[in-house]
Amino acid sequence: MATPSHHLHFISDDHDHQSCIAAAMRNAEQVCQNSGQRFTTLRRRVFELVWQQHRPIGAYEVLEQLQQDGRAAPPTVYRALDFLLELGLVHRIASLNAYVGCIHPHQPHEGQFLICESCKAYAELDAAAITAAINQCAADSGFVVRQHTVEIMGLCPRCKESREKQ
Amino acid sequence: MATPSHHLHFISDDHDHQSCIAAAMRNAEQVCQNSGQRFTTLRRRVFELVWQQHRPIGAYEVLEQLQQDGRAAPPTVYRALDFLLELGLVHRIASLNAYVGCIHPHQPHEGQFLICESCKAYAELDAAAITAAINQCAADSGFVVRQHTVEIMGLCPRCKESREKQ
DNA sequence: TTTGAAATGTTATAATATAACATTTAGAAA
DNA sequence: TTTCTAAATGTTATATTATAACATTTCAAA
Repeated sequence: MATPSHHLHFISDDHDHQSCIAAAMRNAEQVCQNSGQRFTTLRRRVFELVWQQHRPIGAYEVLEQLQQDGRAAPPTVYRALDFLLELGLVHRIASLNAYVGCIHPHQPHEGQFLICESCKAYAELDAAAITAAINQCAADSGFVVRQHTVEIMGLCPRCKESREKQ
Repeated sequence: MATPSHHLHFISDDHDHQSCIAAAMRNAEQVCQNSGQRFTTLRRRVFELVWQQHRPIGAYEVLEQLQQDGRAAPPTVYRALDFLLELGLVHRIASLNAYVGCIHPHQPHEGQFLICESCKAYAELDAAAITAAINQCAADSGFVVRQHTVEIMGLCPRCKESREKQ
């Protein structure tokens, strides 16, 4: 069974997002250092912009933000995102063509994502139960899993609650 | 536990793809009839083109094929695909921006997909074990699932075997 | 047979992503 | 310190995927 830490869950009212970002930044710094990669100003800025939202953000949205600091073109954003994806510092949500900050402080990995269709908040899981089920079912078909994409759309606890009140 | 029928699995050497398509076509006919929708020549043709491949196919690939019969433009393809998606006769693979024929002869539903990175073949699952794991993990986070995307990339049995022989 | 809603055609453009080559920069080597 | 080189970034153009908006056709119900 997965034992989810508070990091895996949706943002609550008392969430301090600034320190949340700061922590993510420190961690990213560490990850880059460990892998001998440079966490340049640009990469740092893109990482920050993705984290800022705490919801999936499109590459061109990031670009718009970047352009407020000066000129920038799509390859700039995509290169930074590719770098961050490579190190597992952000993830891509295929069904939304969007990017999210990775919430795990570890090695590159693939997660599973819960995405609220109402408020767009997301949570990242790394649920052993889901991975196991997928691996088992694949194995039953003689299939070798290399990578999986799991994107779960629905309602987060807060939005669910506010719907019920109506 | 899911009890997979042969339809859910990868194509084998003795697979008769023409009769496979024909069966899918008859089924689609039935589905349209039951839902009071028209299975027009165009829709039938697009459905056939998607099935023909037995691998994920892009909208613009479908378009190219269509254009061999005469003039055609993107909206024509996308409208037909949207129609087929709506009825659950094809599925979209978000991580590939591509479409596959649906292998289930039933109601609209969401499946899980195994996709071979080597030969591009796919298999569709509707595995209760995966769905249950997803629902359970979501529920643990207080999340209500409306829809899930599960796309599993790796090696199909045949490609796995041929790799091992090397 | 008319007629109106559904389907398709047509043109233009939006949104997402990458190719190709030029320039800059940061850090290792001399 | 200076030089040099690989990595990073800038820049321009374009590929790929998808949709908006409006015109025309078709087909089945009245």
